[in-house]
Amino acid sequence: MATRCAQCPLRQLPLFDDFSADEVDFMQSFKKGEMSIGPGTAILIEGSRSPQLFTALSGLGLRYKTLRNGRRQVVNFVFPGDFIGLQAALMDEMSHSVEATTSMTLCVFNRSELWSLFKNHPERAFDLTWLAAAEEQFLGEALASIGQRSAVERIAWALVRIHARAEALSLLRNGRVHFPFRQQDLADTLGLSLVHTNKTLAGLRGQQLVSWADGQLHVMDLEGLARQAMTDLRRAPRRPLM
Amino acid sequence: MATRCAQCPLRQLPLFDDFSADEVDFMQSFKKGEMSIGPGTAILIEGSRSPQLFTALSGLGLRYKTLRNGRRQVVNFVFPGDFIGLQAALMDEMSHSVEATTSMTLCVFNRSELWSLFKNHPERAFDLTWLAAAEEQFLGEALASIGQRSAVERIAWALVRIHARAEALSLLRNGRVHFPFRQQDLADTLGLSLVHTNKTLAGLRGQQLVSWADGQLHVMDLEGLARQAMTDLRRAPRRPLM
DNA sequence: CGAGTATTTGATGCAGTTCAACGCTCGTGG
DNA sequence: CCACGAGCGTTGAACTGCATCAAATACTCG
Repeated sequence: MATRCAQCPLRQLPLFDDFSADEVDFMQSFKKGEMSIGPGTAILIEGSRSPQLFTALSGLGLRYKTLRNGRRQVVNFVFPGDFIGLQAALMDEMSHSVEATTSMTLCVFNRSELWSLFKNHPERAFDLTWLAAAEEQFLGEALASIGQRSAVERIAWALVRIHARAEALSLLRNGRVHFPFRQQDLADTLGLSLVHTNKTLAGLRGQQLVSWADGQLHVMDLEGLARQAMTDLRRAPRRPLM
Repeated sequence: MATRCAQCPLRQLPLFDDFSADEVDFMQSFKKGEMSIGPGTAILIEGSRSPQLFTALSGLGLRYKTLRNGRRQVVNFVFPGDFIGLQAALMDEMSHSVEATTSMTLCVFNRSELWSLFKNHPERAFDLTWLAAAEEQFLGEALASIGQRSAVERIAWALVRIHARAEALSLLRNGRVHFPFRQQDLADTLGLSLVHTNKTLAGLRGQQLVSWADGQLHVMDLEGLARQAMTDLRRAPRRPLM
C-alpha cells in the first residue's frame, strides 16, 4: 500500500522544509506510485532516458559512473529523501547510473509532468533547482577532497559526511548507522585502491575514531575524525523534499 | 555602453538555445547592468552572500575552492555564457569563489528578482535548472577523471574538454584558442603537482598532440588526444543562455 | 562441503610528489 | 638604461604515498 504524502515519514524530519497543505496535495497528485526493489537492482542507467523520476523513501543506494577503462567512480550515496533522475528529466540522459544497495522503496513521478510543475508550482520548481544546486555544491566538495586531500583525510572526510547525513535523517541508534556498503564502494568513491582503503580504515579504527564492521558504522570521536579530515562539522541546512 | 540583449553577441552562436521575443524582453528587464573588471578581480567569494548574479559576456575566469590546508581546487573554468552565482542565489552562500583571469564583462542581475523569474517565467526557471543540472553533470565527470584516470589521461581529458568548449563558442582561430591560464591552474584543476603537470604536458607536446605556450592552446590531433584521454568526443549539446 | 564474496595483511614497485636550481620575460625604480 | 626581483615555465634528482600483486582468513549460501 502506497504511503500518502500527508503521512510521509520523511516529511516529519526536521531536516526537511515544511510543506503547505497545497504542496502536500500537489505532491500527492504528482506522485504516480511507489516502487519497491531488491538489493542490486538498477534504478537508472547511465546514458539512458527514463520516463520516471524518483524520490528515495527508504533504503540505501549508489550513484556511479563507469569509465571506458572499466573503472568505476561512485558519485554519491543515495539516502532517503534523495531525488533521483533530475538529469534524465532536464537533459534527456543520465550521466550516471543509480543502483539500490539495500532493498528500497521509491516514490515514482512522471517525467512528462515536470513541465507542469515548473508552470504551475513555482515554489516546487524552485525547490528542485535548490536540490540541483545542492548536489552541485556537494560534488564540488568531493572534487576538492579527491583532488587535494591525502588518503586518511579523504576517508575521514567521507565518514564525517556520511555520519552527518545519517544524523540528519535520524538514522543513528546510539551513534551507529546501518551502512551496508563494501569497502570497495568507499574506495571507488574516493579514488583509492581497495587495499589502501582497508589499511587506512584500520588506522582510524586503531585510533578509536571510528569503527565500521558488519554493515554498522560507528563514529566514536566525531571531533577527532573531523580533525583528521581537515574539515569542520557544519550542521546540514534544512532542505526541500520532493 | 551596455549591450542590449537583443544584440547579445552570445545569443547568435549556434551553441545557445533560441530566444523568443518575449524572452529577450524579459532578460532585458532582468538585466540590471553590465560590469567590466580587470584580470585577477574576485567576482564572488566562497562563503559570502551576494546580492548579484552574473552571466559572463566575455573574458575567462576560474571557479575554485580553498581548503583548510591551504591547497586550492579549481572547480571549473569560466567561459563566456556561463552563469555565475546560482548557489548564492538559491542556498545563501557560494561554495566556491569565482575570479576573473583576463579582463571580463559580465551581465548583472539582481538576486532579489530571482523569485519573480520562477513565478512569472517558468521557461527561464526551467533553463536555470537545466544549467544547474549541466554543471552537476560536468562535476561528476571531473570527479571520475580525478578519481580514476592517470595523469596523462586527466590532462588529455581536460584539454579535450577545453577545446570543445572553445569550439562551441567559436573561439578557435585556425585551431588555436587564447587560453591565458597558468600550468598551476591546470594542476589545481586535476589534483596534480605543478611539476608533474609540466612534464606530462611536455610529453603530449612531444607526441604532436597539442601545444600550449604563450597563452595559446593548439590542439593538433584531437582524435589522438581523446584516445590518450580514454574518452570519446561528443559534440556539446545546445544549451540555454541566461 | 565447495564456490563465491568480502576483509585483512604482507611484500614489492612505481606514478607522481617534493626539493632544488636555472632561464626567460617583464615591470619597476634607482 | 640597466639592475633587480617577481612570476612562470622547465628540467633533474630523490623520495614516498599509494597501487599492485599475492595469499590467507572468514562468511554465506546453495
